[in-house]
Parts: sequence; C-alpha cells; structure tokens
Amino acid sequence: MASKPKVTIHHIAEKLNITASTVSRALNDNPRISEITKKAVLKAAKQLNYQPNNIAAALRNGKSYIIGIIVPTADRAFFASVVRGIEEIANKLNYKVIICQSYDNYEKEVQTIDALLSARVDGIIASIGKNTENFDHYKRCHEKGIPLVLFDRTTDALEVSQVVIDDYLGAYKVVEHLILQGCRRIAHFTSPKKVSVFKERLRGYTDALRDYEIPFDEELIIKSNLQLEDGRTSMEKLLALKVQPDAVFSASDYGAMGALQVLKEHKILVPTEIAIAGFGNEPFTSFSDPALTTVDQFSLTMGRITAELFFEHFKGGDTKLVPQKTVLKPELIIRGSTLRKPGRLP
Amino acid sequence: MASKPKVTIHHIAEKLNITASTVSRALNDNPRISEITKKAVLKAAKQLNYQPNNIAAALRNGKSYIIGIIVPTADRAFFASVVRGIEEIANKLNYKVIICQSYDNYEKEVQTIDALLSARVDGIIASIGKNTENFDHYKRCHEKGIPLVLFDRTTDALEVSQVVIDDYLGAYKVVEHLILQGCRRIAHFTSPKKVSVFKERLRGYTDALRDYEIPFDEELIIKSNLQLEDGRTSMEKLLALKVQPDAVFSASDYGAMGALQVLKEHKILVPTEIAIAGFGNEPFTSFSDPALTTVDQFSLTMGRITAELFFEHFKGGDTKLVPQKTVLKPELIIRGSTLRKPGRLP
DNA sequence: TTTTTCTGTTGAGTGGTTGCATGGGTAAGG
DNA sequence: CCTTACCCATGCAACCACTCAACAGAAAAA
Repeated sequence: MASKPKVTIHHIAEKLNITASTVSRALNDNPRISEITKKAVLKAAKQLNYQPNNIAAALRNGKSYIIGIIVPTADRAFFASVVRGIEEIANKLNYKVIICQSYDNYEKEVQTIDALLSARVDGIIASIGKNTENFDHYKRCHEKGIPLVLFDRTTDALEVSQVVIDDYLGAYKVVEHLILQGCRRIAHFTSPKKVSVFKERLRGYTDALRDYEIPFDEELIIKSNLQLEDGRTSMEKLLALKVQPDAVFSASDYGAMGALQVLKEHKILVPTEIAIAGFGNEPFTSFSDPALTTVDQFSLTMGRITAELFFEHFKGGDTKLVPQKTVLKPELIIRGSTLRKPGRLP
Repeated sequence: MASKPKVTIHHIAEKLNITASTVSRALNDNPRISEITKKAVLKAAKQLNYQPNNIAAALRNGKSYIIGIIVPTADRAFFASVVRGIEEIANKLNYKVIICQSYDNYEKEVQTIDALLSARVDGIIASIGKNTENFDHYKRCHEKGIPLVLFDRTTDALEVSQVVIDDYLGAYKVVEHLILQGCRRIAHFTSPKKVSVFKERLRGYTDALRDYEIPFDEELIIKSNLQLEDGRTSMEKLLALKVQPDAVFSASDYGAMGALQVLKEHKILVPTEIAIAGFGNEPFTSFSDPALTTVDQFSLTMGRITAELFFEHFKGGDTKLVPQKTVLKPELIIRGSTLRKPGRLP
C-alpha cells in the first residue's frame, strides 16, 4: 500500500494538547465543548487528513447507521425504483444503505441475512426470493431484535410490517379491461411458486372471470418462471391448444413480452386476434410494438413508504411495534397491446 | 426491541470454562485448537444462538471484508450486470459487496466515497458519474491506501487500474456498418460531458467517416444527456434540418430508442428512410420494432475482470501495484433498425 | 533432566464514546 | 473579604467484541 497514516482522534488530541474525549465531543458537536476548541479540532482534523472510523464508533454505540436491503435482483426496474425510494428517505435520516441481491436463490438469501446480522446493520428491508419457502432466517432478525420490514414479495408467516400493492385488484382490473375489450378466452401466465403476489394475481384473474360469468378453463393457466423465454414457451403451448385464447394476461411483463414476440413471429395480430397484458410496468413495456398494457406498481412510492414504516421502529424507542400491512393501489396502464376498441379508456 | 441477548464469545467462554481467545480461535478454525474444543465451542455457539460481530473483528483486524461499489445507477442493465460479475468473484473470495448509487450526482459521489472510507471498506470499485470533473475524492482513496479500480466510466487523470471496453472500436464498427448499409448522412447523439466513453465513441464515429471519405457535418452532432426524452428532442432537431440524415448513431440505447419513437410517430420508415443504432445492448433494444442495432459491452465479463484486477491488490502484499488498463473488445449486434440490405451480415 | 510439542491463557490493543470526576472560575451569601 | 455553591470545559478510564503476540503448564520426546 502506498501510505497508511491512520490518523485517529488521539493524534488530533496530541497535536492540540487535549484528550481524545474532547476531540470526540468536538467532532460530534457536543454542547459541552467550547466553540474555540471545536474550531481548533476541526482545523487540526482537516490538516491531519483525519478520516473518522465508523467501525470503532459502531462498535462502541452498537449502532452502525447502515440498513441492509435484500432484493432478488437490483436490475429489475421495479426493485431498482423501490431501492431508490428507500435510499431517499434513509439518506435524509443519515442512514446508509447496503444493497444485496439474493438472485432468487434461497441459500444466498440465508447467507445474506447472516452476513447483514454479523455486519450489525441497524435493520433489514427485504423482498423475499421466489424460491424461499422457509422463513427461519428472517425470524432470526426478530430474535436478535433487529427491525425487519418486507415489501412486495412478502409473507404472512412472519410477524413483520410489510408494504405491498394490491395485486388482486391490479389483476382484476386487467382482466376486467380485457373482458370489456371483448375477450372471452383469457389465458394467464403465473408462477408455480408459493409467492403471494402471484397467488393474488391469479385470484384477481379468477374472480374477474367469475364476476363476468366467463368460465374458468384450467388449460389456460400456464405456470412458469415468468421470464422472457418462459413467456415464449408458454405462448407456444397456448397456440398448440385446440381452441386458442383471445387474450393473455401474464403475471409479469417479461412473460408478456415473450408472448408478444412469439405472436409476432407467427404473424398473429396483437391485439386484434390475441390481446396481451403484463404486470409491473417495466420501462420496456412502452417500447414494444404494440406497447404493452400493464399494471403500474408505484415502486418509488412503495420504497418511500417502506422506509418510513421501517424508521418507525427507531422512533418509538423500545416500545414493541405492532406489525403493519400497508397496501397500495396499483394503476392499470392501457396501451396498444389490448386496445381493440379505439378511444375506449375506462 | 423484542430481545437483545447480545451473546459474545465471552459468554461462550464462560459456559465452557475456557477463555475468549480460545473461543475466537476455535470459531476461526485455528489449528492450535484441538478438535474436541472446537466441537464444543461450535455446539455452545449454536446453543446460545451466537452471532459473530464483524464490527469488532473488523476494528481489530483493520479489515472488513467489504468492498464498496459505486455506480451511477444500479438499474441500468449494464451496471447491474457488471455488479453481478464483481459480486461473483468477490463472494468466491469471501468478500461482501456494498452497492452505492451516485445517481450521476457529483456531491453524492463525494459523500459516498467519504462514507465508504469511514465505513472502512477494504477497497472501492467505481464507475465515475457523468457530472464529475474533479477527482480529488478518488485521490483520497489512494492517500488512505485503500485500493481503487475504475470501470467503464474512467479517467486517466488518476493513477489507478481501469477496465473499459474499446468504445472507439465499437463506435467505429457501428458507423462502418451504417456506411456499408448505404447510409451517407449519419447523425450522432453524444454527451456534452467530459466522459471518456462518449469522447471515444465520437472519435470512432469521426474516424469511420473519414476512412470512408464521408464529410463530417457539425450539425449532425447532437449533444444531450442521452436519455429517452433527450433522444426524442434530438431526433426532432434532426428532422428540422434542411437536409435530414439517413442514419442516427446514438451513443446510448436510450437515446436511440427515443429517436426510434419519434420516427415512428412521424411515420418515417426505419431503417429504409432513416437507420438507427444505439450503444450498450440494453435488454429493451431487442424488444422494439424494429429491434435496435447496438453494441454489446460484455458487462458480466467486465465485472469479473474488474474484480480480478481489484483483488490483485491484495495478493502482492505491500508491493505497489502498477496501474493497469484493460481494454475489452465490444461486439456489434446487428438488428432490424439498420438492416437495409437483407441477409447482409458482415 | 532437558527440550519440544500441544493446548490453552493472559493481557494488551483496535478507535471512538461516555459516565463520572476534576479543577478553575465566578457569583452569591455570610 | 472569605466561604460555599455551582457551572463550565475538559480529563480519566472503562467499555464495545474480538484478535493475537507472548507466555505457561503439562505431556511427550530426547
């Protein structure tokens, strides 16, 4: 290494002929220190190129001012946006955020939780991975007394605060919209995983069909991982049916995009022959031709609300917080991929 | 808080009637501790629900096993991918990664560096923000003796290792391709910022024109922030010219996508009337109609290489590392938005 | 008996914070 | 004018949890 001066408050203290505690207090703007001393300390600190050691402070205080965020992946627009919302609030309160990706991998998720606990973060905000069915690692947070808030991919198996959007309502709106556009045989791409968001979207789908007296057909439910490639194969499966659907509602935008690609390759007209709708309002949904109808999840807002809910834990002192579930209303974004009757916007 | 047992190695030691140092060694699998003791310690640790305190260890060792990554934004596929590549290597070596976003904001970037230094990370890997023209905060890393490696958005003003792709070559290939497709009046979207990648792409553009004896026309160079909206306004500017271009090469995929949207709205045929090419191979480039010709940056590879270069710092011991610059070769991805002569793939 | 090996202990140190002194100065009270 | 009380700025030393160099005691080897 080039140079490691390792300037500590002791060096500053020595230089000024005072003690480290005074320096510490001065740096923390403690009222018990005179302005003159503070000025001197600040000046000396600058001169010596002093860099505070948060590790030491964190050890002493038992508080790191860092909160951990766990998301399946940071490159999904939705999660990136939520993270941004959280960061906004956290930074305002002088907290730093460390972002960890579980890549929807259970082991990695467990490891990450452990790493964060060992790193002594002041709290964790997480969205549960798709493959996670055991929540013991999250329970551990509770045991250690460190606050946990979940968003989007949550579970009711844990007694923690959570922020979700009304996936049921979003799905219901999509399907209702498709029905109003004249679709009668609506397929649904969903996940085989026990993730609440997908279960809720499926429920919205079923209920909308029921309310409009459209028969539910099991063969129109295609389960997959909902990625682009899955959307493609799912669509191929649908096209192989004796009676093809006249609409597809995918629980993810990626799946919908895959379906759209396949339809274009098959020269099947969208939305005239088959309408397509996704979920999530990923940015690319507006770039396709036709642009994808989808559901916006107000990700930035979700991030902010999650953070606010999270910081409630620090306000009340030691009073145990009652877990709160905040449900946001999603918004249907109607675009070309489902618009069969021009000009008709509900 | 619910419960804060705060189990330390001392509790384990007490329980087993040994000392804390023995416990510490046992937990670290030190050969000087007998297997029997190790087993007992591990068992007691589990029983007591012990959670190691990395903060204390880091303070003592002066090593946190955390490296900080600074990217302008984590939600760009390119950066997300690089991060993933870095994480892959880092995790293998038992390092944790903390991802920080500068949002291309200079102040935030400076703050982040300071925060990371104070957090005593073992090193920093960064991509410089668009608006950063002063690099003193990066120099500070060097002063403190903590390793720094830059990728993609780098600068030669700092004596540090860096990993970049050959932006010049990528741009050259794009423009050459456009010329071979018969385009003669090729516009270029670039950034007004002093960021090397954009300067290099511009240079590739100019050189390709020169090599093919196509006159350079200043009015075809449009400077903007290269986001979607910028692409739109830039395209509008081009359309307002007396002599419109027959191709647009945007230094970013977002800009290209904006241009494409405007052209479609104006019912101008792509690529027949105006061909469009971007740079970066963002996933959405394959979703548009026509799909966007662009340049792939091998982001995952870049992440891996960056990480490997970074960890070189730890291998050599205290020998000062000579800064190394690794240049990756980009790949031209030809898609519909520039394919005027069917079947002609170089 | 001396030396080596093995296993474990002691105690200092990592950098910063904080409860409890301390000591000088000032103001009030006698 | 001299106590006494009190305040203010600062010092002292313990503490946070863990690690490691140095050391010690016992058993094994020489």
